[in-house]
Amino acid sequence: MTDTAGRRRMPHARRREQLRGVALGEFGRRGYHDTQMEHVAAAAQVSKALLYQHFPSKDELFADVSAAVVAELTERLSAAVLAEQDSAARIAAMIRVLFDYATDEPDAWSFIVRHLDKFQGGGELRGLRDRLGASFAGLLLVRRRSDPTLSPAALAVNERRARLLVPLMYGAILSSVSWWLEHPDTARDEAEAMALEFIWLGLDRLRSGERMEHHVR
Amino acid sequence: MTDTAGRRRMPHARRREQLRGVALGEFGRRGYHDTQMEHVAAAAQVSKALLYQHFPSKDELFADVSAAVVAELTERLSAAVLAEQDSAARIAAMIRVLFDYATDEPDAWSFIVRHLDKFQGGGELRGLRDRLGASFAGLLLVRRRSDPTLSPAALAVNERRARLLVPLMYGAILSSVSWWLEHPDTARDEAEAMALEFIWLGLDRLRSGERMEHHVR
DNA sequence: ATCAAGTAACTGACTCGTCAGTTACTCTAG
DNA sequence: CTAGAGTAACTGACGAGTCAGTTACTTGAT
Repeated sequence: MTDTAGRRRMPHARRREQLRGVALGEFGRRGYHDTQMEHVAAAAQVSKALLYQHFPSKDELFADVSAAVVAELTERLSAAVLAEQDSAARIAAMIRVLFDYATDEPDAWSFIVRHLDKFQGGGELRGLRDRLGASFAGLLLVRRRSDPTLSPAALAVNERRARLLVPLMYGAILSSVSWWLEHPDTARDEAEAMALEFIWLGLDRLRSGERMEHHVR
Repeated sequence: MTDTAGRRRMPHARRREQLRGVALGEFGRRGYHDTQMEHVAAAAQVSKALLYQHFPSKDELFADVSAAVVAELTERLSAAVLAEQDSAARIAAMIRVLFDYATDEPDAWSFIVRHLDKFQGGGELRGLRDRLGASFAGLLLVRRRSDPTLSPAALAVNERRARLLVPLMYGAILSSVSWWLEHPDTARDEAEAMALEFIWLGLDRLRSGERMEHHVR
């Protein structure tokens, strides 16, 4: 909101940026299929034709927005993670970043969860899912590898288990954030703490290497 | 597959059933928006017009399929859960049912995960999400309530925590199943055991009522 | 048994609205 | 006075939904 509504003609780059932002909002709120190019143009108070001068097609517009979202979130995640030393702090940081992101970029968050399981063609969003998973896996495995008390064999077993853990944690966190967004009466700290605790338990169990006996079956 | 390909004209009810099944497959594989009524008709080797004699609109067809899927899965879940006594066995049963369902009804599973976060209008799928969540919550709370060693106040605290746990478990399990489906090289037992273990840890922690000190922040 | 009358299953070819993308023009800042 | 920011009005394709008719099956009177 640098300039007020009075502003009409903009330089190319600024307009493009604005359009990307508006498109993010529309895609995030309505979803890809229910968003028309006219919606985006109207929301930007601009004609559809101008929109087409900046983005050659709806798909490319979507891909562009995707790329920006992925870049932004990846940046935030890696910055937060790299700022911490031990992996407990790193996991906590990731969770915090995700809650923050969902809070102050609701359109972007909505964009992500709406299209995460959908696009494989564009590759950008599939990339996000994989990057998130890879980040988790990386954290888990770094922790294991740097532990000198483990034999290589035990380490291999744990890498295997870690890979199975990643989707559990990943799904738990995303679901937790989404749930919290839909329940504004719940305190954020509480939801965040619960997620951290839950994840940490799984991680801790992995670390101790012990295996609970199966209670059933 | 009661009758072979030679069969052409079918009685109304059987045809309707067949069309529902075919539509489930198409919606599951392509998703709502990328599925055209002609696709469904073609897959059923039938004209589009006939399809419209059974279902008045695309939306109603989708709603009908949704209802069937919800009914089926809900039925399986409650049957499995009610067959077990203690809540450990019940959770294990739920997880097993979900893995089973994803295995032998891949189209239905795909249908669910594709549209779970999407439709609020029809209500059927949102209903599924809520029902799953409610089932989990029910299991958690029943366990707590039946524990005579708890004061009402402690119980209330735990109900609160249980509600926060539900989305974590829910997301973890769905994500775990989806991940396993995409990694056929992984043994199912392993994935299932890991999910059970992970969930159980969270539940166990809730049961013990103790609160881990926060490692970070 | 048999065939005409009746009905339910089924189809090909249409309409009509919608929406991505284009064209031919106007306006204004520098 | 001109380049490029901007638009209104258009086109073409696609896809949901319809309709006028055809084909297969059932029934009951002879």
